[in-house]
Amino acid sequence: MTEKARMSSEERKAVIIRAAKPLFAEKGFNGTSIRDIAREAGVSEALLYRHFPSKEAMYREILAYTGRLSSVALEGIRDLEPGTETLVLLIYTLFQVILFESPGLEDEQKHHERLLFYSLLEEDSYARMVFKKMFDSFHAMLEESVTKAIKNGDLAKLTVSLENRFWFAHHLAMALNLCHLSDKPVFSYAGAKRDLVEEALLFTFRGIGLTEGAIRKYYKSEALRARMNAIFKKE
Amino acid sequence: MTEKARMSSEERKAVIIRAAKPLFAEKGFNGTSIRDIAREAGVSEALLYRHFPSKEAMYREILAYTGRLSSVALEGIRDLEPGTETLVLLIYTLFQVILFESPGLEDEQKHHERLLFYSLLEEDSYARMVFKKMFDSFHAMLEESVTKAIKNGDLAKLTVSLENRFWFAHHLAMALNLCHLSDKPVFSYAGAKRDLVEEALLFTFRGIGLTEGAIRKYYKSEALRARMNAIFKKE
DNA sequence: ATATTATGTAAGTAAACGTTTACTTATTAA
DNA sequence: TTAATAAGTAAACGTTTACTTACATAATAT
Repeated sequence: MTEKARMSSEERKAVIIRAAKPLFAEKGFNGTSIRDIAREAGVSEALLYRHFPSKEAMYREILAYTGRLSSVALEGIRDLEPGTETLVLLIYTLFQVILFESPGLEDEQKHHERLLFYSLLEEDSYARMVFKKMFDSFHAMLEESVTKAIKNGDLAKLTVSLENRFWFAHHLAMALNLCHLSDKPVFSYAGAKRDLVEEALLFTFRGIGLTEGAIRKYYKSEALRARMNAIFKKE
Repeated sequence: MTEKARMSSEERKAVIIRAAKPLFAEKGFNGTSIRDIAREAGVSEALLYRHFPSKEAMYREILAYTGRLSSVALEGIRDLEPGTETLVLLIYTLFQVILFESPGLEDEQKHHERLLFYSLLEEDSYARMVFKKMFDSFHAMLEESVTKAIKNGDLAKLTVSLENRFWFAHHLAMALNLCHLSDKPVFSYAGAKRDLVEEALLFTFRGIGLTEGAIRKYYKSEALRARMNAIFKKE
């Protein structure tokens, strides 16, 4: 915690943001005071106002900064060959990214999630941005893969629209995540978290209309995990 | 808004709770001040302290009071005949109760939801209570209905446990709800909310493993709506 | 060397916070 | 009628809030 006495503006700003983010994530905007942030960052309150015009501006900037990081995690998908296999991988990856920390981001992830949920309750602009980015980075690949999967007979032609299939998958992951914010999950689920996610994935694959055959063929979580890791190893 | 000048302790307490609940629901515990509540209730701040020892105690009492109301809504299920049809009705009802106001509760419902989400972020005891009650009022009927549905060939024997099937259904409804807190939903869903819920129900029925035949046979939303209304008309 | 610029803070500010005190009024019981 | 009780408040309590001011110190450019 002993940092340089004097830093460049950029360095100091980064220090402040790093200190403030977990506080905002944990207790929300109204539950976090300038004093708390200053103490945690190891600087005077006045210095915060050298770098941010107000508490609110600071909060917004932290959200913007956090959002930029979060969207990177999914972009590895783009280069894959569209098809049933990629569709399965895509949804698998979605669940992994939401429900387990991406390597290297650790509790960065936890903060992101909590900020996201606070955003849904208090000012939805952040959530809107995050979801839009997420969708944009998935959409093209999703569309092509779904079309191919239907052509292959792997996916039922549902009345459910393409986007909504995707969002339902996302929602289930998000809700599971929301219920695992505290150490002890809020529900009396059967089994451990890892098994639970396996079950939720199965539920989702059926839900979007994958045939039993396709699920058996393509959903093998060890293989998927290996592929996912390979794709995202670059970063 | 012009109330009696002087009320019994009980009446006044109820007035205060009615005034405070929407404020806490909208802006959270830390975003709501004693002054706000006093103004909204049309009384002095001092009077709040005649009825509640502290702001926090008041908040807790409001949660307890709200939780008592919310659990009533689902108990009509108990008297039904277990089976596939009841299973479908049960999940349909779950979605309706979570996603649309139960008649007579109107925005009471909206407050309940927001308090619930705040609880998941800040102190999960309220959420724990609500979910436990919900589960307890469903569990027996769920178990019997699932067993019968499997015996009838309507439901696939999945590796997914009974409880988790139920929670996944619940989670999807909850997440949809979370994304509809503001007037304009946070996602770019295809279609209106009502259609969206229809699609989510289909997704869920597939997800828990209902056969296509059973879905076609039992999931007719007009009929379900009529039955649901009949069951819950009593209150 | 020195003026300039930018990083930093100690010590404030007014306003808002949750809470309490001291007091007034209406209702009830003897 | 009156004493006791309970509902109600105005005005303050000490503290915390977000934010400023006035001044110091370190780095950089001239």
